[in-house]
Amino acid sequence: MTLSFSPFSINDILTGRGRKSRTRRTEELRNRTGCDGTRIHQVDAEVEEEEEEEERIHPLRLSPDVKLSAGKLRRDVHREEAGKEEDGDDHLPRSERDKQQNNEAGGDGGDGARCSQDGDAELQSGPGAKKRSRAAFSHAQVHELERRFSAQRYLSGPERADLAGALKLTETQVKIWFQNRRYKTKRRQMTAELAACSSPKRVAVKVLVKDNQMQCCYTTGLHTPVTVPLYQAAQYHPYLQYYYMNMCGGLP
DNA sequence: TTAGTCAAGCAGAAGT
DNA sequence: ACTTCTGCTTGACTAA
Repeated sequence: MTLSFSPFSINDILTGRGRKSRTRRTEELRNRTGCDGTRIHQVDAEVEEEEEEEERIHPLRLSPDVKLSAGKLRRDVHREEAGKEEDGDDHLPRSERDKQQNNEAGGDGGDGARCSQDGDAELQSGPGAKKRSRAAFSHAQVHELERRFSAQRYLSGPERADLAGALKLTETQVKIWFQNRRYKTKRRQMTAELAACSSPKRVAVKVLVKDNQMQCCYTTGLHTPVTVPLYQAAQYHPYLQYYYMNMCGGLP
């Protein structure tokens, strides 16, 4: 595999990789996040190596693509199908692949009904009584995804395509993984903050006094509004970082 | 059996 | 119309 484009540039957006347009917000994010696409070439080899190892250790643990595209329980996945579908997927355009994946994964996205219910009803009518399967990414895949996530929380289209290719996942899987990962991080952060709030500590607060009259005071009781500092909020809404940096002169 | 984890589902908002 | 985002839920899987 040879990748000739730079880690990220406007050219990548305009010219390439099946993407017609980007939202301004994501462009900002992409411009901001430095990216090291160079490692992807190494990862390709590493993942292959580790997948082979995993296959030896866990013969039933097929690659996520295979499991997903089959849309079946693992026990229903046969090796022959795996080979066929793996070949076919890669040559489809991205949007087609996504649609196909969504359909095969059991989502219909149409009438607003929960897919699981529809999917089950639909699937149970079939001969195999298929159910939604959950792909389990390999250690190498997760490791690389985590490594990438720690470097940048948002990926551009080309970056996502690269990473997906290197990890042998679909772009949708990488996208969903990052979405879930961001939400997970946020949830944990909120849980931690909630825990911190539920065990109140005594803190020194400044009280404004003018002419022996208190102008403003803060209490540690229930009336204290729970607010998230801007620099923390920027962690969840990265575009706020710009705002914060402009207003406050940088992150603490 | 149950609680936790995680990939993938949905709805709705927003940008182009 | 299309895509990606957040927020939340669902269902499969696993460890206790």
